[in-house]
Amino acid sequence: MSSTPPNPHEDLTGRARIRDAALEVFAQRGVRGATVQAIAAAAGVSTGLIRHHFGSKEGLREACDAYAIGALLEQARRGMEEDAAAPGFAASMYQAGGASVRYLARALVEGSRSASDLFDAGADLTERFLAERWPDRYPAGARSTRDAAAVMSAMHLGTLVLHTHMSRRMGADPLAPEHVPRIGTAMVGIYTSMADFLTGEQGGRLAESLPADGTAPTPPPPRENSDE
Amino acid sequence: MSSTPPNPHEDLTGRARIRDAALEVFAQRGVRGATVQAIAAAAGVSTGLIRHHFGSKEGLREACDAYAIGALLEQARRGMEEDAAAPGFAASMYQAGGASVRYLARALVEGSRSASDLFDAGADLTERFLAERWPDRYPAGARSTRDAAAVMSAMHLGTLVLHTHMSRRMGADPLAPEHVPRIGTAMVGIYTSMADFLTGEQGGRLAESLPADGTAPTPPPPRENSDE
DNA sequence: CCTCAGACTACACGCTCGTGTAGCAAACTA
DNA sequence: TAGTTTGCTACACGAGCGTGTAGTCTGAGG
Repeated sequence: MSSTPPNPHEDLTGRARIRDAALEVFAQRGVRGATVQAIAAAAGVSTGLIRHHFGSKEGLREACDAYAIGALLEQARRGMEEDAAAPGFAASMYQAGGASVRYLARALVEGSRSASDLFDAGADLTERFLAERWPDRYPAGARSTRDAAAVMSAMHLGTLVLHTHMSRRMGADPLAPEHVPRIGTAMVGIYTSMADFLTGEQGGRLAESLPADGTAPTPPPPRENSDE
Repeated sequence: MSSTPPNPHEDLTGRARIRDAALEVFAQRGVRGATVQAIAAAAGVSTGLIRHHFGSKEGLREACDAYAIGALLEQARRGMEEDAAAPGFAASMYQAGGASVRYLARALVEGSRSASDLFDAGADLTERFLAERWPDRYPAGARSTRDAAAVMSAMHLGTLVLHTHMSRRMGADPLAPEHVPRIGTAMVGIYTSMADFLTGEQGGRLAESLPADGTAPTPPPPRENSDE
């Protein structure tokens, strides 16, 4: 029962089939756009059975939330055992793969409680990572730190949310396990390249035109660039 | 008459009021989740008027597409006149601000033709930027170049798509003109910091664990790290 | 054999929402 | 003044969809 993820029906209880189908349909059409009849059809059951197991469409959505988050945490825990996990939060989601991740990516945009918690958890992790590694540039709790963590989380999760577009451009589904490493490789290249760019002439001008980090938690009193 | 964007009603024709309301409601609830009656209420008109001007809900959506894309291109053109525009594509969207951008961000996830075109245009720009600046690491047309451009576009646009979450974490709407620079500052910090991280011990291990760039268009023959 | 529970289906109700129709009022034209 | 266009509303129809109800089938327990 644990080793046959790709078969849509086979061997699964009705409840599980419904959940899997719902994850997929919710991810593709959004919660509002998905109909219980479409989910029922995808699962090969009647709409009544959905009601029987989950009570209502909203109940089904909550079950999907719980299941997807659970699957993600499971993967994250497994990922923590290897050390590498840098801000490896989004990385965990890539490793988890499958319908759960597509569902969560959509939920991040449509806004569910769980999705907000998920983003916050990722941002908290990132904040700790930044503060531990560069305590002077990113003091714990400073606005610059919170900003950077929020933006970085959005950037990394953005690759998940926009995976259909990346898929189209890359000619392969970036969520398929065999292609996940391409994302990592690309990101490493981007980070090193952009840092290089920002130390150059054109990029330097751009960087200087921006306000300083403003580690002070107040709206920036016009101060000169302070970092580095 | 031309300089009062924040007032919801006042001075605007019914058609324009409907369009503005639709951009907002579509952005918040998604196309499927938005009802024409909600849009009509927000615009202070009847549902019949929407039909009168736009024919159908789908017609209204297309009008929103066209308007938002137009507003964006306008801003991009203006942005091109200053040079800085690095991969400053997403930057243009930030500068354009307002309901159009929130609408497009949502459209990127819900999938409209225009949104796909928008992503592709951004990715193309990014691809050119990479290929011009680092012709050996990012040869024009190579898979590594396409991958990097796709991922980078997704990362930058991801900050737009997930702006509600960033807003919550930052305590201020990142799309408000006075806060836009904080995003830029954060991104500059992230790029330089992460590049620093990737040259360190832990990050270096992580980078080495990934497949090489694979400028060859075939699935990567296990080769050692080649970049740098 | 009876029964009781759980998985599951068929079917109908009622609401929401997009769309269609008819018509009013003001502005412009002649 | 009459005619026409344009901006706009009120109201009703019909489809889609979530939900509610009743009932069937299977299997386990006594």
